[in-house]
Amino acid sequence: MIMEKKRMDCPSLPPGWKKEEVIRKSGLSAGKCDVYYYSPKGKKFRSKPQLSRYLGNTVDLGCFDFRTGKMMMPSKLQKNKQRLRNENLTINKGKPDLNTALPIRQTASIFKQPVTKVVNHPSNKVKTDLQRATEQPRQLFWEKRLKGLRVSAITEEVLRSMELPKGLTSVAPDTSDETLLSAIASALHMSSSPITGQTTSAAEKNPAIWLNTSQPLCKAFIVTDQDIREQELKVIQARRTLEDALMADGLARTVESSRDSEDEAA
DNA sequence: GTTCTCGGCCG
DNA sequence: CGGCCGAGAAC
Repeated sequence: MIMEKKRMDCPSLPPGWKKEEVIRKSGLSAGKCDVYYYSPKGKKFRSKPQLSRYLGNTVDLGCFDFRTGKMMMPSKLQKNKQRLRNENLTINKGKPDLNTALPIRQTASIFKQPVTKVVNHPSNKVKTDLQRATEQPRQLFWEKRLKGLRVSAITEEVLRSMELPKGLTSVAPDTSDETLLSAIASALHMSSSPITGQTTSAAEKNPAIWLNTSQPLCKAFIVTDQDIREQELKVIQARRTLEDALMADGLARTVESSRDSEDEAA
């Protein structure tokens, strides 16, 4: 005896929420599966928009897959398809991910965000506070999460990491250079104010107490004119390299497309 | 009236 | 093709 309709617990949702799958047993769409969710109060939801409306701004359902009931990373998408003739042009296969957003913990629950005290009723429309969205509370040494992240090419090989100037030293109880690099790079991306490092010596002695959280976990540093000149040189060289690569790629595409039109004519 | 179920639209 | 929702059927 099989009970098709079973209200299942749903790990991605808060306690008390249930998920139900109903197989259509007749009609043209027989076999299709409809998914419903039930709030702890028993209210039934038949679509993501409906769920979204009900939960309001307290929850971001962007990565929530209604059908499976799980959170999905946006990157879990298309795998490479093989094309023999493109084998030497596979550079285009997976476009590099230019997203500079920081990697954050993605928990199983849609309630990954900090607890928000809801004062208003969910059905009321409230202006979204954009400031709030970009200034979520962070863990004190949150940069440690960046540890181990590497730049890698599409071929998965790890690229040579940047080397940090000797003047840069970490303040955190973690002295790895990669973490420091990530922390500084993140700070440069995320903050619109100057990055100075931790300017008080107190922070160096006991960062857990004196850390200036708007600055990276880095001792104060001085950028010299020579540092700047060296950096300019690196940029110029990088631009040349990029230019060459783009030229080569453009040529390859031209050849490829002309070959395509020959094929069609045949 | 409410709930269940499938059709069908639309992206 | 699948998500979403309308509306008729069922209760």
